[in-house]
Amino acid sequence: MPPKKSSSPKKSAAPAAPYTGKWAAVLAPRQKGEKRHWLVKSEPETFSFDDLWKSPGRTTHWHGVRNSTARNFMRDGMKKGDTVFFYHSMADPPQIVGICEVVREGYPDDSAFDPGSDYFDARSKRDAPTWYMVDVKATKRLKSPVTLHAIKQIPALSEMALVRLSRLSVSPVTQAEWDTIVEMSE
DNA sequence: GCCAACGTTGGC
DNA sequence: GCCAACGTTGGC
Repeated sequence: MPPKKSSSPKKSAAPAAPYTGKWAAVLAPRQKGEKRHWLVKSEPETFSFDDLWKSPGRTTHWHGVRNSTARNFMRDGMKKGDTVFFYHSMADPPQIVGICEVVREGYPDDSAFDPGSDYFDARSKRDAPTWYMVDVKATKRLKSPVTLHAIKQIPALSEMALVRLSRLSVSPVTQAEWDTIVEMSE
């Protein structure tokens, strides 16, 4: 359903400034059929790749992200069919353990509307959601997980968002980075 | 609009 | 447990 017409200018939940700088390209319009790549982090004690693998349809809602840059990647960047590395943070060792696919594009994170949820955020309204999520489906467990340590050894991966924006729970991965890491995992 | 204080992430 | 790197908040 298209948004209701309003007499007042539409107030967007997005930050006023468009996301600029190095990562703006990953939110830019795409060529038809272009696929992009991402990385999501999860603490295995909270939700591991195995947990996802055992979930119905090997699929989950990537809810609870409360950082606006990560939100923008989910709301505006991630498209159906994009591939996603699943990274274990706060793990020993921290590493990429699996591959997922985006199966549903950005939609409002309803955990923000639930006062009973750990992720409740009173500022997020149903008619103007602050927070978004995507659905991802696990497609492959890496034969050999790729550790953060190993990634840091590779000059070609030194500009990875995972390394540069180290606290972001959702980040873009370039085609070259994707290929390099997939190769390392085989 | 500045910036100090505070909170969170996450590697080590 | 420590602390660096940031994002957010709020006083002014």
